Amino acid sequence: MSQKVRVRFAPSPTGPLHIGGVRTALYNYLFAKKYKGDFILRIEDTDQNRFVEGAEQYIIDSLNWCGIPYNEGPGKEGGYGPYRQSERAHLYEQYARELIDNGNAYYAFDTTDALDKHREEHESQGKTFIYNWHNRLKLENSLSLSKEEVDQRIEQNVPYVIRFKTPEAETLHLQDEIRGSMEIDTSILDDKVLFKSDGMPTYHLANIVDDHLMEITHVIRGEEWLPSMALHILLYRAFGWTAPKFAHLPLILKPQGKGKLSKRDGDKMGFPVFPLEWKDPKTGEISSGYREENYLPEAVVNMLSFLGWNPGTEQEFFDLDELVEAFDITRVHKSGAKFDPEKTKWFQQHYLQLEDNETLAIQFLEILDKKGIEADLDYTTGIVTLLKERAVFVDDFWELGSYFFQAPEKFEEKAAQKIWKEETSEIMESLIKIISQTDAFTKDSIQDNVKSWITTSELGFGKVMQPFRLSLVGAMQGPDVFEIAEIIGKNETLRRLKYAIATL
RNA sequence: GGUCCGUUCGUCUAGGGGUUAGGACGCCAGGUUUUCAUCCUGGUAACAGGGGUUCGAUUCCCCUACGGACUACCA
Repeated sequence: MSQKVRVRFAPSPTGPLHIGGVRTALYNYLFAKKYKGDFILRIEDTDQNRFVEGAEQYIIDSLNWCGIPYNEGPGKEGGYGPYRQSERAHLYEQYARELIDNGNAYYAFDTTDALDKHREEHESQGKTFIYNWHNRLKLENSLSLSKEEVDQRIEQNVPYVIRFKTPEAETLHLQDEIRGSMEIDTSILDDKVLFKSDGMPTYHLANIVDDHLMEITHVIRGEEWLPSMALHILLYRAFGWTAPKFAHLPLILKPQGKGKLSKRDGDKMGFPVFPLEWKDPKTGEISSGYREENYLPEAVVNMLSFLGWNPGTEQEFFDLDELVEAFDITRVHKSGAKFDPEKTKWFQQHYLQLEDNETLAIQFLEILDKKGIEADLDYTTGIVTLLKERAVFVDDFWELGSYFFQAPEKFEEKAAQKIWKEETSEIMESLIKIISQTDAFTKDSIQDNVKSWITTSELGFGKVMQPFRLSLVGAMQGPDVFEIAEIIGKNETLRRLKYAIATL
């Protein structure tokens, strides 16, 4: 590759960035970094009607959270800006006209209503209306009308669009980096609108012009664009430009049922579909995000990278650098992948184990703070260390270890019934004595004392340890009882034992 | 409807003319932990169907079925 690799992620700011969009951005990023190229963010906001407040910032925040920052884009000028199409609006018209001048495009005056009517009529006859060579001469455009008529309409400010004049009956050989070669007959293509009557370009025009001007070498985008590829290739040819290489990514599908993953699926099945939480500025509706659900970005990125791609080895855990190293666009799958929320949790669990204990403790402290509980960082770090291996999310620490901060008031009923027998209270009274006599209150010394007592008194471990645990925790779960005792301290251990005796 | 793309365990996938079709998630069982979880070990389970080509097809070709995308002056 002689030319420097330049790829772009070009979302439309019409709402929060969907997880599929994040994956597209990720693959673009990985590809760019792999070849020491640039990753560009371009905001495609040519549709003024669909603009959503905050969406652009959301996209930027999402990329940053995932750790896949762009080299060039809004706020990061790299010599090819501006990077918002609305700010490049003045650029596109001359290109549309250039196409008219060289016979590759034409003016069309048909109103939306008229076109709708044509479509309806065709449909009622079981046919499909296509605005192309087949019937363009029957419609109102600069191909069917005389030059005088056209000039007159333009002079009178009759609204018009500029359409691409698709060549007839030509077989196009398209090459996709993922799908290989495809053949398309241009006769089935329609004369797409390139320039709208509101003075803005459509996606097709803006996209090609910008990719050319920004010297994009590889277009990596979702499969939904595959049908447009022929038009785009034709446009590059009409301009006399070299087309970049194309790669169309498979879709991300619903976990169950049919179709592509949608916002609704997440709400219904209880997993986020968005990287960050999003509040719709109009409806106020909130969609959950991975960040707010306490997922680590490493987990989300790793999970996403494996949705439609794999390195061909048995390694499954990859950090971003390893991903850059291993990524190979030709190994991306052709078919769509059903999203699996369970696998995301598995990645999350793995990456949580890798986190530093103190870092987790600091985050846990915030959760405690919200519950009105004050705790010491060292104390909390100790608890996190003990509990980490059974946690998937930071907020699991509360569920898993609330008893370190609050003495149990109630005891799990089933366990209490099963474990707390008639003689248990008496045994616990004896345990209290043993514990009171334990001076150096460390898990080892408590364990030594209690165990030797159990052995000499021939009580049996189960009869002591189970109610002991129940007294301290309130349930039959958690780490080593002696360890718990050491952490909560002698006084608290004794207090809990007495409370249990009194209650049960 | 039309055009295009796709199809290996429930899911993500490896593989590729001759394999006991491999791994991971999930699930189930056993072990460890006198608790729970983790962890370890094992198990369950797949080449959509039909025709070719071939000594031999899950792998190559064709058809069918199914799935998906697109079919806007949206991207």
